[in-house]
Formats: sequence, structure tokens, C-alpha cells
Amino acid sequence: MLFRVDPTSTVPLGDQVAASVRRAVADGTVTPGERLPAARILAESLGVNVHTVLRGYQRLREEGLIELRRGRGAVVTAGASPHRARLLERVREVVADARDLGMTEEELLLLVRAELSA
Amino acid sequence: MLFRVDPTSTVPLGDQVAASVRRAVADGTVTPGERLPAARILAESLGVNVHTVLRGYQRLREEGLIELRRGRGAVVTAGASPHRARLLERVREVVADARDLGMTEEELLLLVRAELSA
DNA sequence: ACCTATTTGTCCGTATGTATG
DNA sequence: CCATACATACGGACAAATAGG
Repeated sequence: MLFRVDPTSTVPLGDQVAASVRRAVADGTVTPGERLPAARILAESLGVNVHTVLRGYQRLREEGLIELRRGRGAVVTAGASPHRARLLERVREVVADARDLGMTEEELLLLVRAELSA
Repeated sequence: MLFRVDPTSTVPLGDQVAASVRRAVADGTVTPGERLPAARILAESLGVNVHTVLRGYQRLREEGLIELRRGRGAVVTAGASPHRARLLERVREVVADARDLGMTEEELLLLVRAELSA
């Protein structure tokens, strides 16, 4: 389980942390039930602030990939399958690209809805 | 538009900020298109840190009640109807109560799904 | 039942970056 | 160009939940 971030990248460090974990889940390196390193520990090994790692972890929780609890740490959820992680990666890519194209949220949602009802 | 927080409460200050705005939208005090006070200003008037207000604002954005943009501030979305705000309040109440009862997320989701399919 | 270490949660303060107007 | 205002990141402190002895 090897995580790293690139401080020179324009991508926020917290997002990079989340992306690293998501990638690991996607390729099966990290499996459901497994415990991620404590935020402080990971922060030290990455050379970033604890808050930055915690932010990445929170993001992963919102995506349903991990559960966070005080005193227990970050545990990969049962539903965190490689398939799901890969889908999340692709959704993020699509959203990012849509944004780069100057698309509004509503426009993208319209596209998605159109495809859903097709 | 009068917001307050209670520092002695166990409820996180950021959540209190969000709750205040949500309430204001719910009772029509704050209407779509309206601009909320800048985080820094509101923070000063509430006697809390800027981050605390921003956290509350982020929460409201996730709920779709406001839009946040650099240099522009926080604007109440077109979809931020009193009805929607009141529903959000009730959802939060239900979730909080379920948690107090020691219910897991999945258990609550099961209940909701059961009701949806009924 | 108690205590202690661990670990996230929240809050404060500060600094810098970046989009908006 | 300049002021405004959110976004991100750093650092430090204390609270609260969890686990283990």
C-alpha cells in the first residue's frame, strides 16, 4: 500500500490523497475491511499536513469507499469493490472534463439524465 | 437576516451556521438569488473563525441550497425553496435521531428503501 | 469498572493562491 | 490593476469516541 502525492501538481493535495486510495481500491491493492494508515502517520510519510490527509479521507467517506471513526481510524467499506472505485474514478474524470469545457453543472446533469432515460 | 450560534452547545459551530441559514431559507427570510454575508464578515459578527463559517457554507452547498464562488461569495440557489429547506431540516433530524438510537447507516437506509418501495 | 493510548473531529490562527468584478 | 472573497494548505490545541490492558 504505497501512497504518494505531487506537491508541484495543480491538483489539491487532499484530492491527490483521495485519488491514491481510490486507485488502490480500484486495482485491488486495498480490499474491504482493511484499515488505512492513521491520518497523522500518512501525513508524515507524505510530508503534508494532517488536515490535508483528513480532507482526502472525508472525500472518500462521501463516496462511500471508507468509514471514519474516532479511535478506530479509516476502514475500507464492504461495498468498496474495485468496480465501484473504478466507476468513481471515471465519474470524476468526466466531471473534471465537463468543467474544463466550461459546462455548467445543470448541463452535465441534463446529459446524464438524457442518457439514463435513453 | 439574523444569524446566531451557541458556543456552549455540543452541536458543531459549523453545523449551527448551516442550520441558521437553512432555517432562514425555510421560513422565507432568505430567498433565492440573495447573497449571504461574506464568510469573514459573518465570522466576525458571530465571534467564530472564518473556517467555521466556510464549513457551514460548504455544507449548504452540498445540500444544493447555495452556490459558492471565489470573489463572488455565497448566493442562494434558484432551487432553494422553503419547502426544500424544510425537508432538509427534517431529513437531518431523522438521521440524527436514528444515530442517537444507535442505528447504523445501512439500517436507516433499509427503512427508507422499504418505505420508498411501499 | 478504570485507565490509557490511539485516532478522528472540531476549532482557532495564519498565509498564500485564484477566480470574480 | 485592484479589491473582494472563497479555496487550499500549514500549524497547533483540545475534545470525544474507540480499543485494549
